[in-house]
Amino acid sequence: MVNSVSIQTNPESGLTAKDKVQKREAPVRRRLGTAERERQILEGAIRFFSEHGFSGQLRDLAKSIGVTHALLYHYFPTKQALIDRVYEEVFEGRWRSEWDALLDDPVLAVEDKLTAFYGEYVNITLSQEFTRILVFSGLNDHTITDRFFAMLRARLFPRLIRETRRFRGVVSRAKPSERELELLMGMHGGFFYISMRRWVYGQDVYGDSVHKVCGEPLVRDRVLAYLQASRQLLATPVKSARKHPAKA
Amino acid sequence: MVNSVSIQTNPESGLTAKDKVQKREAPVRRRLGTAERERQILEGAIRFFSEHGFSGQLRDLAKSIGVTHALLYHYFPTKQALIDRVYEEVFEGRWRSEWDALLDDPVLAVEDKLTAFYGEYVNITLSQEFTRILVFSGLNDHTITDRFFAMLRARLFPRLIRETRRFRGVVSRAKPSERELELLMGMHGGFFYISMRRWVYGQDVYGDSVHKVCGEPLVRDRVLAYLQASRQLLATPVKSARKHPAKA
DNA sequence: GTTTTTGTTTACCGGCTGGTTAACAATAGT
DNA sequence: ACTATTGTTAACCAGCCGGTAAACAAAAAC
Repeated sequence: MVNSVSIQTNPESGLTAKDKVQKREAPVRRRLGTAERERQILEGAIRFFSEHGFSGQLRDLAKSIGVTHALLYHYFPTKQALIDRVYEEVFEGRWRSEWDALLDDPVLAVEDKLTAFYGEYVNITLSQEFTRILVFSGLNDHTITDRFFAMLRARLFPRLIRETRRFRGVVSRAKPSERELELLMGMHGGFFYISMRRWVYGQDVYGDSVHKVCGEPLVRDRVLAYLQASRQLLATPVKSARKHPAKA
Repeated sequence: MVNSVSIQTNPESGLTAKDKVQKREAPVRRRLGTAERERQILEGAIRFFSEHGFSGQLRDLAKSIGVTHALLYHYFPTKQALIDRVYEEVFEGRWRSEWDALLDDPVLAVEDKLTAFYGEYVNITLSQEFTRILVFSGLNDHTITDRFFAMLRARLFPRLIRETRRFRGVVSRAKPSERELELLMGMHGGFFYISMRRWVYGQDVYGDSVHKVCGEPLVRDRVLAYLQASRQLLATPVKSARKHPAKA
């Protein structure tokens, strides 16, 4: 055991095949093809890192998969390379292109579109792995979250602003005002908070079932709250808030 | 320098006081009292851990304070003990008792109370350190977040539900329904999302200034959106959502 | 059946990290 | 000035962790 010189010192070199079988019964070392093994490692890594964060140890990840940590280096040159693949895997294809079409549909009622969209968004995009990895990455390196929000700002928010204006009976292509955007962020953030409660704080969320996070009626309530408030509040300019009251 | 035997071997033992002054000018090793040094370490730890998470290294923390890592162990027996103190320090006294009185005030208008409350809540409670440490702790150990949410469930949410009912013209002490609570969580989560954007995703938030995160009018918009929706939606039972539309 | 290929492990290394100990030095007491 | 006190550090240790290299073994090729 204390052998700093590296020379062939196989402890089993004198054993017959029978002895070996006798010695190790259960392990049944599986031997997979390259693609399958890589897939297995990648999915294990997604699960592992989403639970323990990227400071989790490769030896623990390997153990959770059932292989040696050295094997990971056969498939990924460095830990960072594996992490990069995990990011790629989790974030790519998370946005359904049907959602673009759904939000652009000219005949559906605005409140129905938004309800349908957020119902799926909360259940599909904001999955456990996605949410936790997004938050992990946000806490120590904004590069991933920046890319994700750039996507939201490009594909989602403009459509929601446009639909909100349609709901209000306004047709304008003007740049959204701060008020419009912040009211929207209020609703959007409220939905994201569902994921925070579930996957970060570990709480129960009402309307939960195995595959469906938040029941459709509850989504509709929030969508209507947002849309109706937009119609009422954004009609008048800045709604002169009566002198700050508090100071009780 | 290479001296494994530990005997007094002071390299400066032959120097006069003048020589010492000449040799080390800048370092000026500060010597603080116990209380001050502990305070300094604790505040350094709050800042450091809120940035790097609790997997951050004590040597780096010590360096950021300007002391040796061994000194940390003179004030805190283990890393975990220091972390526990950080938790304590950040979460205790974060809730202002005036907020109870504010929300209980019988003469103020409901919308004014909520606006005043959330304006302060977002700016005071959801500070950088608080938010990031809350999220860090939620990601790898729910014990801290559980305690914080227990406080919210005890002191905040019941008051908000009561005030919401008052706004609706309803007087009831009945247990809140899922709809009531989820609508409330929509608004509350929307406010928390402001902190997520600022302190986790590193984004700019509209209405920012140095000491004030989100301008008061923007807070009022969201409060009104919530209250008015509560009045309208919760009046009727479950608002029969017309058959799921999507499937576009 | 032997050789070749390749999936997998064992053993190791250097550097880091939480934690300990003894020496050292600034201050206070006398 | 001398001593006692105590804030602070240098040096060290054991264990851990990312990464490497060679040995090993299951399957494929001949």
